[in-house]
Amino acid sequence: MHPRYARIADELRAAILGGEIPVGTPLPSETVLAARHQVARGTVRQAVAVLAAEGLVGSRQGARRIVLGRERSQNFAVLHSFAQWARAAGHEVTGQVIEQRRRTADAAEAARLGLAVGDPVLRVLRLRRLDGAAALLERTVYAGWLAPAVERLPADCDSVTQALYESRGLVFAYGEHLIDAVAAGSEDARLLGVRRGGPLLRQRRVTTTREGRPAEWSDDRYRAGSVTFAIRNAAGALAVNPPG
Amino acid sequence: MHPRYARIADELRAAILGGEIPVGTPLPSETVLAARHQVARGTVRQAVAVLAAEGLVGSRQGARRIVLGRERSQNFAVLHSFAQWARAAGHEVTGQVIEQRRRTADAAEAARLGLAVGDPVLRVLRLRRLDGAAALLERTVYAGWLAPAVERLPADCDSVTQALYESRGLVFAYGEHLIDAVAAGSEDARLLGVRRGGPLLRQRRVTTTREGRPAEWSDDRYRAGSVTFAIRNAAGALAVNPPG
DNA sequence: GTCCCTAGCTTGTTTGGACAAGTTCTCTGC
DNA sequence: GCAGAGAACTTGTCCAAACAAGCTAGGGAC
Repeated sequence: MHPRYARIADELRAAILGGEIPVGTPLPSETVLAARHQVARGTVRQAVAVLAAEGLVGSRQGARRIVLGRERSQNFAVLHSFAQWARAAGHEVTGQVIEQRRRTADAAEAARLGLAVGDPVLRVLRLRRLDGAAALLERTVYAGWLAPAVERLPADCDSVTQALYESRGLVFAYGEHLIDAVAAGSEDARLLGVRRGGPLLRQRRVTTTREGRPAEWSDDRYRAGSVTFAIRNAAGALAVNPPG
Repeated sequence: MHPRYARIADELRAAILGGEIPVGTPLPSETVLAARHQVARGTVRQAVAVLAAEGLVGSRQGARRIVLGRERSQNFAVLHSFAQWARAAGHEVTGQVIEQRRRTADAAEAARLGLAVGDPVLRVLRLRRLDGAAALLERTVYAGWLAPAVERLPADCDSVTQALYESRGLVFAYGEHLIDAVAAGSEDARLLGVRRGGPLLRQRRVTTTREGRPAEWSDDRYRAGSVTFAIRNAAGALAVNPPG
């Protein structure tokens, strides 16, 4: 069973998304919500903190909380798994490994993955399609301890994240992401079907397990127009999601 | 005076950034920290929640918290003010208004700013330089009620956000940001000094006051290579900052 | 009618306690 | 030596209460 505050948050979120509490109007006060749900005020505060982190409501000391938006943020899942985001958004995702081989870590890879130079790693080049159209080129380096599990995956595996969770119970819990724009190189242009020198959205990321162990380092390039990152921030609390 | 939990968070952050608690090692337990700082456990939990939102530490029920990184996230300020971020990062920022005129809101602008079609707005085209080099082209639409304050600003105002805060006490508290890559149009190319069709990082944003009133809607285009967005996420809590 | 000021409301901070749920490590039995 | 059962520890959830700090509306003075 979900904890109490999560259920209260769900109920409030549904009310906001459903338009029962319109954008710009104040939420009921914490005291009122606490009485209505028969809980302590602290529990209500946990619930609204969730909504604030999603960017749905804002708050100022002394005044009632205000509804800021009507779009749900999927939080973080997005940045960890392209496939899981795309499916949730109703798109069809396919993937194809183009190249895969073991190597030893160079200085940059070792630093990113917390390894020593020369430690074994697995490099994978993967092309992903969104509704049939080439959308994303992933150049991923997996830490050596992950290599066997990744190599066992089929070449057309749609969701690596999900496959690793199911086969090894592995969860990519934390991540650091660098986002910028770059010109398409010749390989990028050929595989993504764009002009060389044209715009690509680049996301470089390091993903870490729940234990804090770096698992993968990746350079992902999205064809312009295929994906948009959405970030909502509410004075300290942030949420991320890519809308259609 | 900062609240108690903020001071504890500052102290822990300094210890992490200074390397006293190395990456990958566990934080002291909440009970230990509470005893050390002579506060209740709840206060310590608020402090570590701050660090978790910054992406510095992770947590799993039952196990001690783990230090994930050593880079500070500046949270949200970044997304609200280019000038304030750049100055904090040690860069010199200049700005120049290229075009500025009053208009009436079209359908798209009205929807973004919560206005009616035909309501007055102020459109501004602004070029910003980072250490002397053209870095960012801003196409901003201000809601009518903000127009007089914006028009009073000098054409070479470096930080609009700060100027509006000082002159009107206005704070841009909440924001929604869409980030993608686009090809430079002819005006983009000319003003930013890049090739037409070359890559630009685009950030479209709506900024809102503390009261939840939309204040500005902007299409910002960064020259590729001038800026990188950094996002760190820790299973639900997120932070954003653009590093050098 | 307008301006100011206060009373009441609302969120922010903190305490101290209790139990639940998950992890880690030790110690025992094989 | 190794695996499994616990014990001890750690984070997660929840409660009830109190005071601080900031906002808002209404009433009184002018």
